[in-house]
Amino acid sequence: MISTKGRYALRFLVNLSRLGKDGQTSLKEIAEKEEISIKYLERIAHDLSASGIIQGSQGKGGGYRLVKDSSNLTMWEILSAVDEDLSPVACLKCGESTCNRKDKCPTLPMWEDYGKMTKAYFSSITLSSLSDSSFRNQKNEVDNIEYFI
Amino acid sequence: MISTKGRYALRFLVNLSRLGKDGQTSLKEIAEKEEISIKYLERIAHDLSASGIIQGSQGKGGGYRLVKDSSNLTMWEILSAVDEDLSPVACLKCGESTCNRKDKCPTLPMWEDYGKMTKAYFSSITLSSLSDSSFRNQKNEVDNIEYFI
DNA sequence: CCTAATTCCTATTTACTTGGTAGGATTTAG
DNA sequence: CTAAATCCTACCAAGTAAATAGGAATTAGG
Repeated sequence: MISTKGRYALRFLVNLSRLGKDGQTSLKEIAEKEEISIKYLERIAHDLSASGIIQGSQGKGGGYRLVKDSSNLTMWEILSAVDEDLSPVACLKCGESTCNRKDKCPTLPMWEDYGKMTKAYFSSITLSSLSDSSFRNQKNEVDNIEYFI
Repeated sequence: MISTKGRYALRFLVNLSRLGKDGQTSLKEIAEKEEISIKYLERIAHDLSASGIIQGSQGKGGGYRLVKDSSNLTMWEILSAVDEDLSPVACLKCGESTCNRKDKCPTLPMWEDYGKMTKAYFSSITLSSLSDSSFRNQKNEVDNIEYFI
């Protein structure tokens, strides 16, 4: 499941990108608007900054601005920046010592494919498509599937 | 992330289905073969039984057998049986009080679509296709995507 | 009837991860 | 100099997942 960290990061970035090119804002503003603890947002901003997605400027009047062009910044990049690992199963975690059943495991190929699919999906969505609601309005292929169990 | 419960359930069921129609086996056997604690397997078997996927018979010589035809039993059914909720984000959890940002949340449609996609994917894979390795051998569309981060 | 093997049932423990907090150090505009 | 901001490191709390414990109920077979 996608963590709240990932969700908060997205909400933060949507706000940033709506400011337009070179727009800058402080955490305080966003924290209040989005009702997220400023201390928690700090940690998230740090991760995003470490990944080169945003850049902070210190001191009075400082804040964060988007480094990458939002039409070129994918969900996958964003979610990867704040969440350690997006593998669907523990067996595929980065650095996990490979399971000794690997070669004959009947389920592994499925998890791998699912992971690839997930990556492809989130790589296909850019921040700008969320920010300007074009995603919301587009008719999606999967719309005919009933989701709730 | 898919829980170990889900993964164990699958391994359990693959074993069961390989026994063929009306095949039956005890938890002890599978626990030893798969190196899973028998007590933990018990809980998993209980869930699967409650969902009508398997059926147990008590007493000496008892065990579990598959109720549904494995070519008609999907991954989605199995994973749903043992995992509470397969929603990608907390906002979509069954019974979650709906968020008051719901109508204007820019990210919600994406999570919904992702959830639908996940359901569609796991609904398209049957237990038999895993058991007989046909899944492993089939060339998949997503194979050209590099998965690891 | 007795025993061994099995599922069934309920509760508990343990370990890990997530979400969030605390307290300050550093930087900079005005 | 001060206020407002990012930056940094550590810690805490709560929830959840994973696993264990101990036995009750059931049944085949001797």
